[in-house]
Amino acid sequence: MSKKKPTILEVAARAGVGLGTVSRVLNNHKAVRPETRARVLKAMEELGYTPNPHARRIAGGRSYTVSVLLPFVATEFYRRLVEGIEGVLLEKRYDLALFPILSQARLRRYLESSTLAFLTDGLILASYDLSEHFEGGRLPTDRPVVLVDAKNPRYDSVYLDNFLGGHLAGEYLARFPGPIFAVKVEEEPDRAFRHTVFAERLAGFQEALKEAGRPFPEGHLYTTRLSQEGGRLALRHFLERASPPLNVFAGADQVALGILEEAERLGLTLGKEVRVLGFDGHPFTEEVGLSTIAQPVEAMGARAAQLLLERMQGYAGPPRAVRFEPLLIERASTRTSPAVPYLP
Amino acid sequence: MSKKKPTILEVAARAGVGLGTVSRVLNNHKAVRPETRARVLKAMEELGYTPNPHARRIAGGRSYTVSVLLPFVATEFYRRLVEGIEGVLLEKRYDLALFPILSQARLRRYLESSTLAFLTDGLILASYDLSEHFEGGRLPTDRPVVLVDAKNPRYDSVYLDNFLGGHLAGEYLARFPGPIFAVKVEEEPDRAFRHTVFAERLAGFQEALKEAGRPFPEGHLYTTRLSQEGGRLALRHFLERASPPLNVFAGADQVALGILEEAERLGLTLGKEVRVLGFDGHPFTEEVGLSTIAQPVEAMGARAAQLLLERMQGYAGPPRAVRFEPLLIERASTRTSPAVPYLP
DNA sequence: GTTCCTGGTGGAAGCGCTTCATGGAAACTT
DNA sequence: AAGTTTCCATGAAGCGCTTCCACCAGGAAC
Repeated sequence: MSKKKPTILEVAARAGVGLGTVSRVLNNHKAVRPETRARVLKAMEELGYTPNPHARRIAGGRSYTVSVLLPFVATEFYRRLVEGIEGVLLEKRYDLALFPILSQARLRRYLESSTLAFLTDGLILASYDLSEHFEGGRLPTDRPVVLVDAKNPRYDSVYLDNFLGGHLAGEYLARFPGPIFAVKVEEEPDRAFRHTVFAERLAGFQEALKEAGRPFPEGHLYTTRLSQEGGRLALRHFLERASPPLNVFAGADQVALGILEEAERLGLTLGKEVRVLGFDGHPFTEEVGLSTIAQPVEAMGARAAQLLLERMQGYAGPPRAVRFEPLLIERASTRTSPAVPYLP
Repeated sequence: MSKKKPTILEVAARAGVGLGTVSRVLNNHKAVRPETRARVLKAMEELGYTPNPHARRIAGGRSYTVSVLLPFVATEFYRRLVEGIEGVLLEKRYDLALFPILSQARLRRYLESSTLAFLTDGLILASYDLSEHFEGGRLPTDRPVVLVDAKNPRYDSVYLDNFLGGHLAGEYLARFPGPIFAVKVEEEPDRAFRHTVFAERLAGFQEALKEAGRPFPEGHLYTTRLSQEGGRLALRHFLERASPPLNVFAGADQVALGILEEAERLGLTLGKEVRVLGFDGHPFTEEVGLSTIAQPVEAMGARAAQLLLERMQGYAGPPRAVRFEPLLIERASTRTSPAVPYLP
């Protein structure tokens, strides 16, 4: 299929320059005349040249490869996150390697494994609570690390203010008549990563209700795993305790979807008899008209990539924590009439 | 954290041999006296030496790294598959890199990306139907490729005989009184991989019923996505059409679990009023006493790794297709009394 | 005893790249 | 006009490894 890959020498020959010049073009060195650079780029194009990252690494430079470690959980969230990361990195001609964390043991092996340890210029770790699993909350690697969807005092972190998100949700639902309910999403057992995010959301939510003077008895909280099914069960549970109208903070869009479906099945009017507010801002929320607390996932990924780029370029300041704010998106699931927009 | 990694020269110096000898030890060359080899290994141990795969690659040899491409679907199946692959590969001192296929576009990018294209000695592709997505069913790579949980005439493949599995299921359930139902699991939309496996299972199932002379009207088939929820809905659907005893082939353990739960909720006796048969052999089936058609997933992974090793060592015969057979495991969900084992 | 292997070993060459002295030519000085 | 600086460009050295040729013992064959 693919022939022998062309090397820097062939490019140099074709462009009529020395190999040093080609290398400088590759590395964006300043001292190259624009027309020479153009000639070299043209030669690379014509030959279908791709730099060999291992040779680059060996030669003591960078490999222009970044690893992203992410939980082996197939959700839209990670898809969007990678999208955001990639957008920034591709532009800088970086290559991306994704590593699903199937287990705790595997993460450790990755970090020690030659592939990752030798090749990668830097790494992004998603949704992973280091402090729990690594001594001193420090990864056994000497490459720069950026965390996303997690916080850690030792590394640059990009995270969503989940407490604020919950607070927004509480504030918003407190404006409606009828009792208020909430779903607490449980952590998956035996996962290699943590998810305190749900607890944070709930804490913010409860805080807001307290501020608004709205009661939130214990029976109004239903705990379940992250699933549509959980939403269905939750709504049934709530309806045993109160009759419509009800206001429900679902904690996650997926759960909210279950509630939506169950409400429909039971013939309850959405936005009136049952008001549902999700969390995450999944693409499907728009389709089904689900109000939600949206996370700017792509932006978070992009920011993480930027922080990493800076580190890889030598920035050595103290760890930075970048906080993102969620955004309330109001849709039909909490609104009887589309003509009355919510104004905070 | 990690100091400068020791190189082959330091190992050579410490062992009091030449660098050529160290290399020969690394590559299992025959021509090294056992005691010399031992001395070298000891030196490597003491220095904490790890060979640099990029240097190996550059030097024209292998990198001793294999890539496994797998759908971004967090299931026990892939966990076990990787386990099986890894078992074989680690033994041969190979390193593993996992690449989740988040999307069709990303798979393509992987194959072209320098990381995978340059580093990897060979690759294993799981649950992916090449013919649909690549021209001529051929991957744009010159490295050896082995498919697992998929078939393709161009590459070595390791697969389960899903038709046979379905047939076993049909044969088995046909022995019981009461009408027979089945769940057909739908493919996920917009996934980068195919799953004809469910269709194959069902085909085998129907064939077996026909052979046994048992009717299977259209209304006895319920189609749903792969989820517990789907199982719940399926059972309700079936109960609208017939009263117990019922026999249900769930098509997948996850669906079967939903059926189990719903049956319990409805107060139906398992193994008597409702008999449920799953497919896959998930670990949880043992806990909950679910009968199932088990796949030897680890063995399949291991076999795939072996085939790949052979290819990487130069074997150039025609593509081989290794078929695995599923195994019926009988448990409480299809058995009233534990004292009466099923003898085929 | 001489020749020819053979198993065991050492080290130079070279993989594709970056980096670094080095140098030529043009652009500024005074 | 000659000296100085700047800008480009060159190719050797070296990254950590594999491979290959060269070499040396000792044993087998003559």
